[in-house]
Amino acid sequence: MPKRIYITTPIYYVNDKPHIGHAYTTTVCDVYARFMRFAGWDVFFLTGTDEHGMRIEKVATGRAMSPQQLADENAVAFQQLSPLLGFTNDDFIRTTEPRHVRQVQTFVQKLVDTQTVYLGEFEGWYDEGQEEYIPQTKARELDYRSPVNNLPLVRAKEHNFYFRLSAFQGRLESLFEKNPDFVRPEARRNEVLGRLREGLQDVPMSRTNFTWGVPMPHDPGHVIYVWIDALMNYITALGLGEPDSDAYRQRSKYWPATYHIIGKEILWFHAVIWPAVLMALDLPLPKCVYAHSFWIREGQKMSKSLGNFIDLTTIKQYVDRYGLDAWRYYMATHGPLGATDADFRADHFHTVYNTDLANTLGNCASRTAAMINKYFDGFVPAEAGPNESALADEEGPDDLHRPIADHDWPAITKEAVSSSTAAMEKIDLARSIGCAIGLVRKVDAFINLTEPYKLAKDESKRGELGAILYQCLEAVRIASLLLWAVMPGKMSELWSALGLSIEPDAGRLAELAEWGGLEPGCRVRKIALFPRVDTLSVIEGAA
RNA sequence: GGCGAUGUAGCUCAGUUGGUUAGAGCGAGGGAUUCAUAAACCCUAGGUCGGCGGUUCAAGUCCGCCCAUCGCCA
Repeated sequence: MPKRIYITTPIYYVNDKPHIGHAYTTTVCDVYARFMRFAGWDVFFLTGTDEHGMRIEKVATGRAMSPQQLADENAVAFQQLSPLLGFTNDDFIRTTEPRHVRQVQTFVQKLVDTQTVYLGEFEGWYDEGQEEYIPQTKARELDYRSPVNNLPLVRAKEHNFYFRLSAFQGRLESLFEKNPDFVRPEARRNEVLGRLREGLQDVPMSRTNFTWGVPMPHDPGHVIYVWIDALMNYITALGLGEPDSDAYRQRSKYWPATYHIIGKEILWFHAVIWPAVLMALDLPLPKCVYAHSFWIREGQKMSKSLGNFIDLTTIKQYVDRYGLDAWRYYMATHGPLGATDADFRADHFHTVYNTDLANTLGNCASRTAAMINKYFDGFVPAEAGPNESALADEEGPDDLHRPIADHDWPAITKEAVSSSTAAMEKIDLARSIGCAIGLVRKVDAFINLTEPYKLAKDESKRGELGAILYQCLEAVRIASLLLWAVMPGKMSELWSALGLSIEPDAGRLAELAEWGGLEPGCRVRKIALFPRVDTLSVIEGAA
């Protein structure tokens, strides 16, 4: 039985245009999903859009269109991200789809039935112009006037359904205690713990001042608040609310999620409210909520007022200049997976491209392939040449490996594969990829140490020369397997140049990564994977 | 204001449970070489490991205070 993985992005609010933040989160998930599929896991990878709520309703009204029309229009932009950036999500869920709406109502009804949701009354300071409540403390700061039109706030009252979050205090505390990895990274976990210690209040989960949303069952005057509607996408996509459906039959096995990858701004919902909802529904909890930080740009926060978002136009410019794989590589290796924000700098991107990709990976593949072409007419030499057969026999017929210059390549590559895999399982993309690049660096060092280009001048060293070049190419091949998830296009190109046909979806990473997989005698083409980009010219996004 | 982090070479950062001369990558300066995408390689940086005090035979690595930056909350 294959081991299962379910990884999700948040569903993106269609009020925004896609930008680097969305692209990044999904890229993280995609690299992980591809790697784990290659490693033989049964992976389900979900993304989608969040389409309800007052903001959508307002914008649509302002543009004289229906909220659904607006949502349809904007959802397309998010769906286009997958072909553009190479995402392999297994589904794309939209909260306005009937399959989602139906199940949300079913789940919410269940919450009502178990009295986890109850009808209560809310009273507070209301901004009539903005149609929203202002919290007490903020209202005081504002001197009880609207920050937008300066009209006085009014005292308003409405009936709302509440989610009995307070009832889950103890169970949540014990969840966090027993599962230290439930929220990662650790700094984020501490934030949640701190807030949890302050005690939980019940939270409103329906509104009556707009209509664009999932109606409350049996009480259509209420609309289910967007956050609960949105969170439920993770289980409605799997059909968990409809046990008779095909979706359930095919997908329910993926629950609970292995990872919910999110941005830090929505941590509270995912780390506290979501598990409480699942507890109330008597469903298993996700293994890990991973909250990454944000990209900033050239040292500055990205904001609407500055108009400096790295938007799709800008992303396309990078992809055009450096290639999609380079874009993914930079996202994965220098992104804000930790607790601190990451700075996206054009010069840094450029440096990383040239040093890691052009000068290390590309160049190493190039010099190895070139030598095989020059000295062996492009045919991969055997690790143990004819004159080494006696020596090979001593070590057993199946083990042709002969250490040269103290390089036990089978051990070195095995270690790289296992470290890289272990890091990827923990979503440590930079470390996982670093293991593969490190392997390539070792090949470069090995070439410099053994100087095959000098041995090539001595006909009596031909066996050793062949062995060295075999080992170099074999190590590069193994590194390429580890790098495919982040750079599927370029690694496929490399495989094709090496005469290999590899199907990552077959899930055989481990066996393909065993030493000796490269067949002597196969034909290798010269290859320049990552052309140098010499001029660093400024890439500017459409503001 | 409360809680929580972080502060290590110019830059980005590693540094297990405290223990020989504190590391990597990039950048910069110099050198050597040619298989390769003017790439790879070698040497160099003399960093008070934020500051002060303490515990210890021994602290970047534990404790206290202070400073700076940041995050979450109110």
